[in-house]
Amino acid sequence: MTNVDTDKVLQQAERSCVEHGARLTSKRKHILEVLLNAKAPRSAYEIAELYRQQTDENIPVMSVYRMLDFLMQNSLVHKLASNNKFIACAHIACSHSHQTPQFLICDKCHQVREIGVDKQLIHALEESIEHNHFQLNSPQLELHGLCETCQEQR
Amino acid sequence: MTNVDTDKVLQQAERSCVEHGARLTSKRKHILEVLLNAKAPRSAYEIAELYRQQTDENIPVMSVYRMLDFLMQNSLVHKLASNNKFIACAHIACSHSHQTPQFLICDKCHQVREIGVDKQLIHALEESIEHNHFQLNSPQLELHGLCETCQEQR
DNA sequence: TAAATTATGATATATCATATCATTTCAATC
DNA sequence: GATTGAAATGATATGATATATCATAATTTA
Ligand SMILES: [Zn+2]
Ligand SMILES: [Zn+2]
Ligand SMILES: [Zn+2]
Ligand SMILES: [Zn+2]
Repeated sequence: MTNVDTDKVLQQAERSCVEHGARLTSKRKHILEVLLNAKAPRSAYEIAELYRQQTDENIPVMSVYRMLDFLMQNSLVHKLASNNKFIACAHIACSHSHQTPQFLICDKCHQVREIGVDKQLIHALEESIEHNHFQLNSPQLELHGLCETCQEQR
Repeated sequence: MTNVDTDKVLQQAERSCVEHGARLTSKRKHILEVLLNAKAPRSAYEIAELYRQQTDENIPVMSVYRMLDFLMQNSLVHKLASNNKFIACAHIACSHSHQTPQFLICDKCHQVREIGVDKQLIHALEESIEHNHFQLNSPQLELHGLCETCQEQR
């Protein structure tokens, strides 16, 4: 069920892991593949189910959580805090190092777009925060609304 | 255990509900009071437990969820999506109508500050989003980091 | 090969949230 | 003041998300 794009991304993921001395095992790779094939973010339990369907192999949800942790540590997967779901990074194939991700989440079709918010804007936000004597960690923004397609369907 | 401030806020909450034809029942008021007394956001289950401690009365968690829904609809309480906890609005006593709230969440002591991010900044963010042909719903930002006190303790 | 490390499995349990139906409370109308 | 309808709350069950812990398997290193 893999398409060329997915394969390319997986290859790049592998390279990136090798560079960092991280082991992208076949199971971890399959988890990433499930997310790459998914049209929208998935929960750990959904991922386990998709894994079963796509590989005919059972996988404990607990293992899924651990593998997701691994993938997140290596910036291959992100977690959306606002709905407790996981999504493959949209920038695996780009070689640039990963910034804090920003997400546009469609509340109708649930598709997510990982964007790069203007750096100056993020910087301005950080400055504004500093006025409150607050030290920002990593400003992952999760912005909810309607995607282009769903706007038109209204 | 109520202090003067809490009482004032509760009175204002009552006025605000009357204005909107919403019924701030005594139980709902107690839930709000629990959150006003709390030093940090609380989960629905924690709120139920605090309610028991502070009123010597049992309350089903399901009722807590419903009352929280009511309080949120009336902008008296906010939910933090990033940790599934609830917090009393910091602006109940101010009479101005409520904007989309923004939060600074300390990852060490868990205290939360509800801030007003510069309107121009939010506007710029919205414009930047529109370039992606995305229609923002309500940009509640939850920003994680370290509060002033916890920065010093490092 | 042996030992150490890392990855995965298995089981239990904690935590967060919703669905549904029953009962109580309250306010409006008669 | 009783009747009635709507809103609020209670009770029970269950679903959904997540972590803790100990056991086993695979891989790396010596
Ligand atoms: Zn990414
Ligand atoms: Zn959409
Ligand atoms: Zn508020
Ligand atoms: Zn702090």
